[in-house]
Amino acid sequence: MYALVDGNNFFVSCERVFRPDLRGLPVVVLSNNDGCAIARSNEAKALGIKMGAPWFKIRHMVDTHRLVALSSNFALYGDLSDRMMSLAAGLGPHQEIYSIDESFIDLTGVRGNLVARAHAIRARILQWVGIPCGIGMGATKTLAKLANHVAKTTERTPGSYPAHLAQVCNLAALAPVDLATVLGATAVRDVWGVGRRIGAQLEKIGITTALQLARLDPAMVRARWSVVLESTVRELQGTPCYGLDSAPARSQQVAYTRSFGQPVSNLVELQEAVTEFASRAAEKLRTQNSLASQVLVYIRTSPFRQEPQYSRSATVPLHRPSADTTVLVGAALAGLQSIYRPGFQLAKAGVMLLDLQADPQHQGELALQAGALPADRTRLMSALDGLNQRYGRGTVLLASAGLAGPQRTWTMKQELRSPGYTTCWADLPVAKA
DNA sequence: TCTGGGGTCCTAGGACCC
DNA sequence: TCTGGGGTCCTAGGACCC
Repeated sequence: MYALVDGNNFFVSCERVFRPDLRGLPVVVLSNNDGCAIARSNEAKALGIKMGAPWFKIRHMVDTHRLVALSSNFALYGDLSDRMMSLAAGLGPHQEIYSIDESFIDLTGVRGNLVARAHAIRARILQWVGIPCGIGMGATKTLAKLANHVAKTTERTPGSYPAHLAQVCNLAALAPVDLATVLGATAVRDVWGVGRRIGAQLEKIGITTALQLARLDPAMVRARWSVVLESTVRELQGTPCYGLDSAPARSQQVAYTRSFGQPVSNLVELQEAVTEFASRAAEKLRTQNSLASQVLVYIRTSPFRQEPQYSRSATVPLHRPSADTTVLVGAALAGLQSIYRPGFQLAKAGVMLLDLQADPQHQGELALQAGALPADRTRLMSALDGLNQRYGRGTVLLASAGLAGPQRTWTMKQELRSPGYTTCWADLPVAKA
């Protein structure tokens, strides 16, 4: 038995905590570079704004429909997420933080009225953090996810499901006939694990609802699609295939990729960007006490533009696994040199650190093992991270990153960013008497 | 003018081995 | 003319997730 606690329109809800004037208005939060909408308020959804809608195509609604757009402010969202997660954890003995706005709770052994308990947690999160949540419960993660969808959809558009399932929905408490009704009213594409591609294939053979999917033969599904979709079918039938992952494994790769604010074609600017990206990836790598064995760097033009396309990547193996910024930047720049061709309007670049392993120095093992950084390098990296953490990102960096300034064209656009209300002293909101 | 970023898992096919 | 069977490992690409 699982619950899924999920913040409604999470990024928009975070912005509204400090901007109550935005309640009731159509609001979108934009991706990096203010490229497209990645979160939408209910009012924005009602205007027909789709997930991923390009900003330049919906911008006119600022004048015609009082649409408000904000650049993404991940420092704010991350902080409010932490607060929400710690309250959601009160629902049961184990929690898996699945994404910035969702966590699964294992309800095994929890006694009493689950729906009443969930409503209490939901009210607490709303009052203490200011974020409205939906809570779904079911025998499997897939059913909990579906229940969450029901809880939120019913709240947003009354009448889509029985009214008592709004905000908190426990599918496990429904009689079989009522469960079938709910599954029958849910589109197959709204099932967790069914995306655009498989959704289209299912619809083609007449499977349009979650109920129809749940009634397929798992063996047939495995033969025709894959073991992944088979698990989805079994989970819909109430057989758990996925357990709670409360201590996720160390990640297998670390990436830092960005679109440029403006197209870049010259090598020097690319070297600056790649230095910056590799440095940031290295920082991330050190926070999880990992070493990388390979560095991948890629550059590409914009697939949306009608102009000569270019997309290349290079993977550079390291002599020994490392988390040293200078080593990782050096490898990334060598890779860049090998794939760079002049004459293209490049839109994006990225650095990925691959083939990760645990840093033996942080495992309490002998530092002499292959893979360990020399002690002075480790101290240098710690000092670097400490200074940048204390005095702000970019306080100390490699010279090849170049200096910020108006001549720097590749940095991303964020013209509509809200203040760091909870993460920056200068931006703390002021309470007036 | 202007279209995000960061992940995971599975599968098919090739290289290679005995 | 006729050319096995079983296995591992790696990689690229596809599909999904938020």
